[in-house]
Amino acid sequence: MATTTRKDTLSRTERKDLTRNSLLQAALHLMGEGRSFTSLGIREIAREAGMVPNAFYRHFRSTDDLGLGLVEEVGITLRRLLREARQADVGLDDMVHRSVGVYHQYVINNRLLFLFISSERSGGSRILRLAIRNDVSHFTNEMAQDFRRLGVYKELSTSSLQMICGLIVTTMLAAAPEILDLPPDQPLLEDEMTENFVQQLQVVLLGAAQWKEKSQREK
Amino acid sequence: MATTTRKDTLSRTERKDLTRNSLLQAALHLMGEGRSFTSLGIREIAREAGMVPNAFYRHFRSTDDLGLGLVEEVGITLRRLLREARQADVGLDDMVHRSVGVYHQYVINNRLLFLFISSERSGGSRILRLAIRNDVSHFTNEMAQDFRRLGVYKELSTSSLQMICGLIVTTMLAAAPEILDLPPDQPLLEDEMTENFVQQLQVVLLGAAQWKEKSQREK
DNA sequence: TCGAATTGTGTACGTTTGTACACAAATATA
DNA sequence: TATATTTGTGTACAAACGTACACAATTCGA
Repeated sequence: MATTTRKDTLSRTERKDLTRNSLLQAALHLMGEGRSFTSLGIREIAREAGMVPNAFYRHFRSTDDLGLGLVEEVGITLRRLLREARQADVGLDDMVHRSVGVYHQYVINNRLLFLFISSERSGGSRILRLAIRNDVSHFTNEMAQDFRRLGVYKELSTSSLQMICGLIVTTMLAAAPEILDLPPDQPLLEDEMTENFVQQLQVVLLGAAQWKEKSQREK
Repeated sequence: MATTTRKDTLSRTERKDLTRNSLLQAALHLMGEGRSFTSLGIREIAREAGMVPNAFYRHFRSTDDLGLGLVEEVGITLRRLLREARQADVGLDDMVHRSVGVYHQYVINNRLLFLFISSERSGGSRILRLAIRNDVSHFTNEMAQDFRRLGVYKELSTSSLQMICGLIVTTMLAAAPEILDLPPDQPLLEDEMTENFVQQLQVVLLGAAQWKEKSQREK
């Protein structure tokens, strides 16, 4: 009771954030039952959150607006996690390993959120698509920066580095929906796919190393 | 007039195929105007095709069913095109080059169809998702087979070859929606993205060659 | 402490949707 | 040629939708 989580001791903005969150969660929960975000309606989400249709408008202007909220959430937390994973002063291999682990864990822990991101990345509403793509390129840039900072791939031009980080991010993103679509009672399949996915990343890193040499040969 | 395209000389099944096609085209056309396939309704599609709502049911049981028709169409034609591109007896580099060209051309020529595939690959209806994923793994397998036939990457195990072809296909698929989302009056940007995409494929191929050696080292 | 602003409720209206049924016209089959 | 099937039309209806407006309850700032 020492905590400030008692309902009648919350400020107005805290309460608002709470119901706002329950709307976000309601949308995710509906997606978890097989519905696709694009097909969700205002009434449906409000009903799932246990409120009257109109209350929705007190928090979001439209379903797209709610979607932007979801995108923001995953962007902020995932970026922070990956930044932390790359912060540790270790070699490249370890860094990649840690990053993949963090990413994998996040995808599993936030299943519905990532399911949403995967579907809306190239589907549905243009606004959401662009917002997600923006986040993705943000990721790519940060990764390229960290590669520079760590001093790996020193010989690569900035544009080459960006190109390679884009390939890495693409590969990571493509892996998620396939893992998420697996029946949850098949840990064997999941391990297999994860292994496959890690190997793909290793191929890309090997190729990146080769690319460096090739670029030098051209000179 | 010597052709059999005159309306009053068509058999019933031919006529049916014609209107069926007009439904498929209507769905694509609606997507071209920014609507997403998942949000399309039976009435909407029928209206766009210039027929009464109920006529839809004479051809498809649901919008998902129509979606399966679209998936089938792109699967058949694209697979044929890529098979032909790999048929020519040339080296690996030429083959990759031709395949990318054919793929790029197809994506551009069938803009709406591919926009549909990209959005539904990880979004919307589970049935469509699985159908598309099935086609994609079909592609991957055929590519691996052709690599074997051409004698490249001889030292790779079958599973490694599959893993690498999966990476290639993933990269190709990821490139499409970004190209398609560009404003159509910016050929410079498009060329830039295509160049970027080709480089990514080259990185993967370089990595694949390295992977072979690494696998040998482990023995 | 009091007026103003905010948050959520209740009700209501016009559209659009999926789908059912009966029917007309055209075509295939016997 | 006569009959049966198929393809598309017309009408209809219940359900769900987005959104508007007036209202109650609470909380904030002066």
